[in-house]
Amino acid sequence: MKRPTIADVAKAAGVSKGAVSYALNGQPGVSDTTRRRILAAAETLGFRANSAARALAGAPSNVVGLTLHRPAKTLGVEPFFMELVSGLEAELSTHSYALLLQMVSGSDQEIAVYQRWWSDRSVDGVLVCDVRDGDPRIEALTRMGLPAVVIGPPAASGTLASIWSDDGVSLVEAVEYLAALGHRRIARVGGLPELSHTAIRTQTFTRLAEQLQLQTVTVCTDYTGEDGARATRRLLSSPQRPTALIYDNDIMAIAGLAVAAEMGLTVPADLSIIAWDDSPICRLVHPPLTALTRDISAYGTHAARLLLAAIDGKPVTDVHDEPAHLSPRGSTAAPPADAQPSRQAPRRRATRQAA
Amino acid sequence: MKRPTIADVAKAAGVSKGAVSYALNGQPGVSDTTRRRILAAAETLGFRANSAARALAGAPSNVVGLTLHRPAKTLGVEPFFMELVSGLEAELSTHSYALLLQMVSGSDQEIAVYQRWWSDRSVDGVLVCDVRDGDPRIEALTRMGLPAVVIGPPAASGTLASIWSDDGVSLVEAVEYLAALGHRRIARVGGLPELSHTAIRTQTFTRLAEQLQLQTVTVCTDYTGEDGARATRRLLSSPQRPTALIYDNDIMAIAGLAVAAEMGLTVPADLSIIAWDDSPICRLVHPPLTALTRDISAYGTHAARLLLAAIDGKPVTDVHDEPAHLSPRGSTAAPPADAQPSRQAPRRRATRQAA
DNA sequence: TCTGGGCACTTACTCGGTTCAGTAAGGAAA
DNA sequence: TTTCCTTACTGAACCGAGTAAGTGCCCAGA
Repeated sequence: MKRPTIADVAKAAGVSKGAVSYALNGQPGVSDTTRRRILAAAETLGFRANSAARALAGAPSNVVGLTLHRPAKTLGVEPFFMELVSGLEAELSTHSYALLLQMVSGSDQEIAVYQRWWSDRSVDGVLVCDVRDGDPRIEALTRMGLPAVVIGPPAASGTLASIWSDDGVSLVEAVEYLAALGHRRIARVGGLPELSHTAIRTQTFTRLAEQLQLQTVTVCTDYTGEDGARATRRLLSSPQRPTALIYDNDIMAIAGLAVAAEMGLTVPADLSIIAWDDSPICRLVHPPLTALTRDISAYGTHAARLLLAAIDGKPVTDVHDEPAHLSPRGSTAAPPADAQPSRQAPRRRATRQAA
Repeated sequence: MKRPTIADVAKAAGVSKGAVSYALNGQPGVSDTTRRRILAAAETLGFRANSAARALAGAPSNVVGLTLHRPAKTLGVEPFFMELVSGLEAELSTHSYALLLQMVSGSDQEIAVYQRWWSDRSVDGVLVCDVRDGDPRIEALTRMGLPAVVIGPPAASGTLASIWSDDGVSLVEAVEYLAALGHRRIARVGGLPELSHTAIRTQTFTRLAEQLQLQTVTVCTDYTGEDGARATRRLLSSPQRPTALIYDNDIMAIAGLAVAAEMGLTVPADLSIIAWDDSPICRLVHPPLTALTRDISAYGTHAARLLLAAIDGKPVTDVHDEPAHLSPRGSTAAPPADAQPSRQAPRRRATRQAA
């Protein structure tokens, strides 16, 4: 009825608790024949070590933690995280590691969670998402000595190992594609401006504008479809209406598609749209969205692999994953021949930042 | 540097470890003045009980578990689960409970996870989703004595408490709305046929068809957009093409919208579409989708509340949450005046079940 | 023959809580 | 005053693992 303990295995194998512990953990101190006998006894009894007891004794917990800071509203729609999680799980489960997920509402709380986890030894390491410049979590984790891997640009990850796909390269690919189609006025609907990867995208975009002699503008949002729609409306109402829009996630791109239709613009004839990240929905809308595709699940798998190495104490370095590549679909085409300032009721000019 | 233990608090307050434990857990055995002194000492030291030690000593873990069985691919796009989780978290966190999430690949594995959790005392209770008729998990949980709440129809939950919103009522509302608009040929793109709530929807739909003298058909899918698109194509290619489609989730409805456009049908003029569940995306597509709206987050909150009561040993009964109600939007209208058999290339008739 | 060393295993203590049994002090009843 | 009970606390066992230190044994070498 009750679950067998290490003492039961010891009795069954005719040895002491200590011997069982050594045998099960593959440590020296027992002969091969005894080890086999112990393992057999453990097997027949269906023994599985009690995780609380292991944690208390300071053994690794075989759990890695992930905290999510974004508002629940965003998470509900963002395919990114669930795909990342499924990739993480894939790698972790093959190593008998579990993933502990915790929603938080701020950096302070997040650091407190890390501290509790680490002093409880309820996780062996953590994954860090959505880094900002000068993110306090990086320093806190380094100080604690909690193994961690940053999913984000290495520049912002301090001495922690990081994994990331170069957003700059991807943005160049998207913009050069639009420029080759003949677009000269390109706007970008960006994500949260304080996130490091948003900053990198914005910088690259600005630099490209100079190089390619484009008129560009970036508007920042909170990643929700509503905010993406608002930003789109403002951009499309500006006197020098852009002929192409690049969105920092796919949800906003879909929202933008709807706004275009609502304003009587045909995609791609009047307006080209590119989505960053390519969930199945991008292929389902009409027209299907040209998107920057990356294998988020694989990204998660690689992140997990890196973290497990760090937990093992192996030397780890920053890893560059494959950058997102453009999947051209029906939402992009050459700009309209008469790409002139819009005739619509002019509103105030879009600014570089927005709520 | 090191985290304070109960012994440190005891020393600071000048009492024994036992007294501290009683004081912190609100148990009798210490005077009010001593209790206050102990609490103050714990506060200044920043004491937080080590969860592994508590679990080992058999104390409640203040964690509830949730296993998810659906393929990762589905989870990545399904807003339902993330919304449910955010609602769960909202209630749990106010009671200092955490949520342990585990992806599984089958009922057997799921039951094994429950067993490990319960004998480890790493959860105090679990939430059960996606019940099937004769679901082995129900019996296993009952036998184990692990507190559990079923998120699903009470008919399938055995003696376990359940929470659910009556899908039958909602389906009636949707179908009567379509019938009132004049639709006579209505098809439904359902979810996984083995899930109990799918069965209930299908039964209700069939019954309604008789009552209202409608021509109906249900096609089952795996909830993915791809499968929804496939089902839509088949239904719209049938000789007696339906004039309205009801989808069991919003992802498939959006996919259906794209298929309609691809086949040259205008929504809602040629075809009406209703989505079950109403994530923000439904409002973002064009036309915005008429949807069966329910507050999934609140649903989660109520489920958590019920489970906490069950864990407390309070008597719990099945709870009926508010059913989903129709939010009419732009994707539904009266059927075309010439609602005749389609002139398109006839294919084989849609069957009741599909891959 | 005695010593030393290594192997194989046991013993005992540790982690940080909970909880039961025991005890001293104080008050009320006999 | 003695007895008994309650209150308020202490001490120690216990949960189930890990692990350092200790023990006995066998064998090799002097």
